Amino acid sequence: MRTPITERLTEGVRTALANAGLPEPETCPWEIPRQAEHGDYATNVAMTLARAARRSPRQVAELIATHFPSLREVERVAVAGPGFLNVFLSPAWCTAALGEILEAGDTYGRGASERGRRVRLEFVSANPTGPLVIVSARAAAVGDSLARLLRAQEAQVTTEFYINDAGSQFEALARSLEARVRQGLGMPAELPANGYPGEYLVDLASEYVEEQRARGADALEALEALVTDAGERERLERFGRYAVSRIVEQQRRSLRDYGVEFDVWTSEQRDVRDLHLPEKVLEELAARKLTYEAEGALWFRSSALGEEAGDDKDRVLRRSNGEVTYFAVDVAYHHCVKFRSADRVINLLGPDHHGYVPRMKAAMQALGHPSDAFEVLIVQLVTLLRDGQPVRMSKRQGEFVLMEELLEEVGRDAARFTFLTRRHDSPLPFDLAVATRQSAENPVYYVQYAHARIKSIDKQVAEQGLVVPPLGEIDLSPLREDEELAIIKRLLQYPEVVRGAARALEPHRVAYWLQELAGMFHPYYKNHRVIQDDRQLMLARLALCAGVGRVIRNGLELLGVSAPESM
RNA sequence: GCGCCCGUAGCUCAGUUGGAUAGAGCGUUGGCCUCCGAAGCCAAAGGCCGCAGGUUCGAUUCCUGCCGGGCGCACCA
Repeated sequence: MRTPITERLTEGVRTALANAGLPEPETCPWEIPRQAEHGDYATNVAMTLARAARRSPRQVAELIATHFPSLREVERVAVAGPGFLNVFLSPAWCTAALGEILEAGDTYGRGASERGRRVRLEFVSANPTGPLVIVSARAAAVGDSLARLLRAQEAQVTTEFYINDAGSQFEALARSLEARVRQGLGMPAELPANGYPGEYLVDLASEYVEEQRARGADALEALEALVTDAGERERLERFGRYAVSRIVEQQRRSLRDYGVEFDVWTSEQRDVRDLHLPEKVLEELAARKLTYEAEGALWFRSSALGEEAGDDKDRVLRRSNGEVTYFAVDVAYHHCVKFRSADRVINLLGPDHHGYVPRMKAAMQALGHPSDAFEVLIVQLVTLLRDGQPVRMSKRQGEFVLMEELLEEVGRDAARFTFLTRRHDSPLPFDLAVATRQSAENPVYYVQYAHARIKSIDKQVAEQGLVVPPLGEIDLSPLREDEELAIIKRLLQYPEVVRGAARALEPHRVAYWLQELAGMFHPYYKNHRVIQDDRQLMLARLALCAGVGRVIRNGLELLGVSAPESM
C-alpha cells in the first residue's frame, strides 16, 4: 500500500470541498463503523465544518457527496444520520489491493509517521539486587513491543536498561554479599538490617569464594585480608561491583531468553556520577535561579514552575551531608545524556514511582526541553495468583516468582501476549495455575493457530502436487464471498492500526486487532474450502490465506511473539 | 488531608484523540470431527457503561461533585 486508504479518502474530501467552494477542515478523522450499512469508513467532517460553512451539517455532507471525485478505491459515498459521510469501498479495488499486500510482504504495515524522530526508550531498569521478577517481564514485553512499533514507523529508537549501581541500595547489596562471603569463609557474620536475604546471594558468595580458591592460595588470602583489614570503601567497592556485574549478567540472560535485547546498558556510577554530570546540572539549574539553600541542603524550586509542570513541593538535590540525591543524578542523566541523542525520551516506570514524575517533568522543562518531549508510562503491577490465592512477591522475604520461572511455566509467547492484552496502566492479575492449566485456551494460541492452519493448507497443496503460479499471475476476482471481502477490508486496516498503536504507545491494540482477524479467519475456514476443483477459485483463496498469514506474522512480530508453522 | 490512576456482562478486560443498535475471552448451557488441523466452528443466556449534574446535534469517552477501589505524598531509590 503506497498510501493508506484513509489518506486517499481525505484527499477526496478536500477535492470535493474545494469544488463546492467550502472551507478546508483541519483534520479529517476516519472511523470504521460498527455496522456494515454505514459503509467501510465514515467521517464527521461535515458536522465539524457546518458552523464555518454556515450550513446545516447535512447540507455540507450532501455537497461533499455530490462533489466527491471518482476514485478507484471508492464505490459510493452516502450521507447518513445527522451528517455522516459513509464511504463504501469498491470490491474490485479491494481484491486487487490484496495483491499489493502480498507484494509488500514483511514491509506491509510499516509507515513513516515517526520518521526522523530520535527516541530514547528506557524500560525494566530493575535494581541490580536480585533476579528479575514478574513485573519486569511485563515491562519488558511492553517496552520491547513499543520499540518495535516505533521502529515500524521509522523512528530511530535506542532501547536502554539503566543500572542503579550506586546509592544506598547498592551499599546494602554490597554489605549483604560481604556477610555471605564471611559466612562462606566460616567467619561469623550477620546480614545488615536492610540487607537482601535471598538465597541467590548465598550462592553468589560461595561462587565468589570458589573463584578465589581456584586462583590459588594467594587469592584466597587476599580475600580474607580484604574482609578483615580493608577499609569500608574498598570492601563496598569490591563486593558491590562483583554482585552487580553478576546479577546484571543474569538479568541480561533472562531478558535475552525472553526475546528482549537492549541497545544500551547504562551504569549510574560510571556513566553519570563518575562524569560529574550531577554537579554540572546543579550549576545549570543554579544559573537559571531555580535552586536555593535551606537547612543545609540544596533545593530545586520545582513548585514554582507553572501549573502544567509544577510539582507540589520543592525537592532536595544535594543533601545536607553533601551527597547528591537520586533525583539530581536522574535529572543530570536525562538532561546531559539522553536528550543529547534524542528528541523524545520515554520511560516505563512502576506505579511506586508515579509520585516521582511531576518533579522530573518540572526539571526537564526547567532545563529547556519541550513539555511533551519527556514521557513516562506507568506500568502497573502484576498481581500474581496461583489457583486464586495471591502469591507474595517480596525480595525482602525472599519469596517471589522469577521471570525465568514464569517463562518455564507458561512460555515466552503466552507470557508476552498476555502482558500485551491489557493497557500498560491497568493492573494485571496473572494466575499461574490457570495460565498453565488452560494454556491451550490462551488467546495467543487462537491467533497462532490461524497462522499454523494457513501454513498447513500450503503443505497440503504441496503434498497434492498442485502447482501454484507466482502471485502476480493469480486472478483474485473469484473472491466474491462477503466473508472474503470482509477479510480483505480488515487486512487493509492493518497499517492504520499499527500507526495508531505507535502514536498512542499502546501495543495492546495490535494484540486485540489480531484476535479479531483470527476471529474472522477461523469461521471462514470452517465454511469455505480452500483446496478444491475450481482451480481459479482455489488459487484466489490461497492468496487470501497468504494475506491473512502474512499480516498475522507481521503483527505478532511487533509484539515479539512467534508465528509458528505448526503447533 | 493533597495528588495520580481506575469503576463497562458472573470473572478478566477492549471500546478506534466525542459518533449511529456497547464488544471479546474465560466461565455457564446446548449442538458440530467418514471433508484443507476440534488449540476450531455454531447457538443461547448474561449490561441503569459506579451515582448525580453539566457541555454538545450526539457522552462509556470531555467537565464538576459524590460513592467505591488502587497507588503515591523521604535530605530512599
